[in-house]
This record gives sequence, structure tokens and C-alpha cells, in this order.
Amino acid sequence: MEEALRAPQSAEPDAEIALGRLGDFVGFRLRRIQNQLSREFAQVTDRYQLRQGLFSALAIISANPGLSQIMLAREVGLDKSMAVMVVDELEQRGWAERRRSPTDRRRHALYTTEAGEAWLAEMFAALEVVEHDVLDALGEGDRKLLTAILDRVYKACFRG
Amino acid sequence: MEEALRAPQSAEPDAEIALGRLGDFVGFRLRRIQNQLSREFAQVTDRYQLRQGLFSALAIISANPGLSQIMLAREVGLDKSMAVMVVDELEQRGWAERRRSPTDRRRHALYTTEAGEAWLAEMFAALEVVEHDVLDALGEGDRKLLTAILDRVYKACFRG
DNA sequence: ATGGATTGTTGACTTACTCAACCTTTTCCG
DNA sequence: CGGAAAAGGTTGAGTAAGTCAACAATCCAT
Repeated sequence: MEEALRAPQSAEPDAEIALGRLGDFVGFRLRRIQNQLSREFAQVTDRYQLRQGLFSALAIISANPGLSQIMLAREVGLDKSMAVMVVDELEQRGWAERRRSPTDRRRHALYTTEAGEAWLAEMFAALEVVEHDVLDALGEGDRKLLTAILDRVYKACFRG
Repeated sequence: MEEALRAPQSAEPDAEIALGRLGDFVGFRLRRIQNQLSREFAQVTDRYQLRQGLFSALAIISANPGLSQIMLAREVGLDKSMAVMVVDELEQRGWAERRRSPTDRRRHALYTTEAGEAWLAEMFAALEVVEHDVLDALGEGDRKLLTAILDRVYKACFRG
């Protein structure tokens, strides 16, 4: 980007923008990356015409069959009212279903359908493409290191 | 988390929620953490009654005096119309000002005011408190490692 | 000097999210 | 047992953030 697309009229300090003290903060770097990644991810999901969060919700359901909506909401960091809408849409598309929990009739136990699992596999493949550049830039070792560190950060977020 | 806060009535598989294949993706971990961090950060900024993004915008302006609104927008990942509103509010609060660029009269060159710098210092201090738990959980070494890795990830995001 | 591109601005619109109220069901405890 | 309290789920109103298209002013090129 330093030498490509050289615009004619004005000096373009495009790549030379300084972060200043902002660079000392983890949150800022996280935000930048996550913004960019979710933008690329949105390009994929837009192709499928579905709202964000649908995918991760279904993935969580798939990994934890029978969990309740509140637990789902807590895990993906949404309000319980948002979880309702997400599950609504998952059900409309035939990718997940609510069954009343036999032990606690307040709860809706969530399960994926076969179609849901098939779509999940499709999306996981698409996601791997999105993250491919990132994972390439890191080696195999750094990738594991990153996830390990991120996990510790995550736990610290909720503990502190 | 495993044994603390044992709720009485129902089995709480709170900490035992599996990530499944989702755990293989960097984007998911980033999203969780960033959600949590920005929530804590919002508690700070809410206390000051200001919109999100105001702080990072002013920090960028402070580190790059005279930059244009479009460059600012590009750096913080916003639409140029959003940059207008952010700069509007920064100006209303007397923290930044627009001056017409002498070399290109289309541009607004952005500068911080003294009050803006003072508020920035205040916010940086508040931010350090927010990130304190996170930085504590990581050692000094891991913290530098994390920022280094995140920088490589960021570059990969824009290069690829 | 005419046309095309860039910067900034405005307004309409969409979406994600929060919040408060509510109903049902379960649990707690006297 | 029988209420009080709490949890799960649902709905609807309201808000904040962000996209998008159109526009005026300015700059650059030929």
C-alpha cells in the first residue's frame, strides 16, 4: 500500500498514520482487526442473505445440543431478547429447532437439524477461506500461541 | 468459574459450554473479547456521556495533526459520513477543530485543542484501568508477544 | 474550460442492540 | 402446602451505529 495506487494531487500519508498512545492498548488493535475480519465475513454471509450472529449461534448449538436460549445468549454475548430472534430465524430456515425441556418446562432445549449441520459445514469451509490470509501470515506455532493468549485474555475479561 | 457461584436450582453447565469447531477460528475469539472489552469501555464512556469512537478518533487526530477527515475515517474504519458526525461532536465539545487546508481547500485539516489533549490524557488513564485486568493476566512478555502477533494479523488483513 | 475525481456534508434508511414489561414455570422457605 | 421470589422466554418500544445515495465545492488532467 505504500507505493501502490499513487494518487496524483496530494501527498498521501496513507500508510504513515501514527497510532500514538493508542498503540499501547490491546483493545484498539483487537477492534481494528475484528472490524476488518467481520467486514470480510459479512461479504460471505451477505452472499447467503443472513444476519450476523446466526452462524456462531448455530455452531454453539451444534457443539452443545440441548442448551437453553439463555445459555446461548450468554455464550455469544447477546441479550436474551436477541437470542429469541436469532433462534426464530434459525427455526424458520429449518436449521435448528426448539423442544421443550422435559426437566424444566420453562426452557427451550435447542437442537440443530440435518439441514443445519449441512449449512454449518458449508459456512465453516467459507470461513476458512476468509481466515486463510491471516493464518498464513502467522506460522502454525504463532497461531496456537495466539489462540492460547486470547483464551487467557478472555478469561481475564470475565474474571476481573 | 467451575465451582464459584453455585446456583441452587438447576444444573448450570455455564463454564462447560463447548466451542466445537468454532474454537478453531481466530475471528470468533477476537469477537468475544472485543465485545466484552468494548462493554467495559462503554461503562467508562457512558459516565462521560459520549458516543463510542470519539476517543479513538481524537487520539488519531492527536497523533497525526492536520490529517483530513477521510484519512481519519479510513484509519478508524468508519464511513466518511460517520467521520463528519464524530468531528462535529469533537468540535462542539471544544476538543478538536477543523481548519481549511491551505494546499487543498476541499480538505479540513484536523487539530486537537488544549482541552482535547487534557481530556485525552484523562481517557487514556481510564482506559489503562479497563485493560488492567487483561494486562495482568498476561505477563509483560506475553503482552508484547500479543501486540506483535496482532500487528502481523492486521497487516495480513489488509494485504490479503 | 470541460470532464472526471476527491472531500466534505446532508438526509433517508436499515440493522443491531438495549430496556422494560409481561407470562409461565420452577424453586425457595416459612 | 402455599405464597414469594426468581428464572426462562417473548414481545414491543426505543436508541445508537452504520450504510447508502445524492449533492456542492474544489482540484486535476488533457
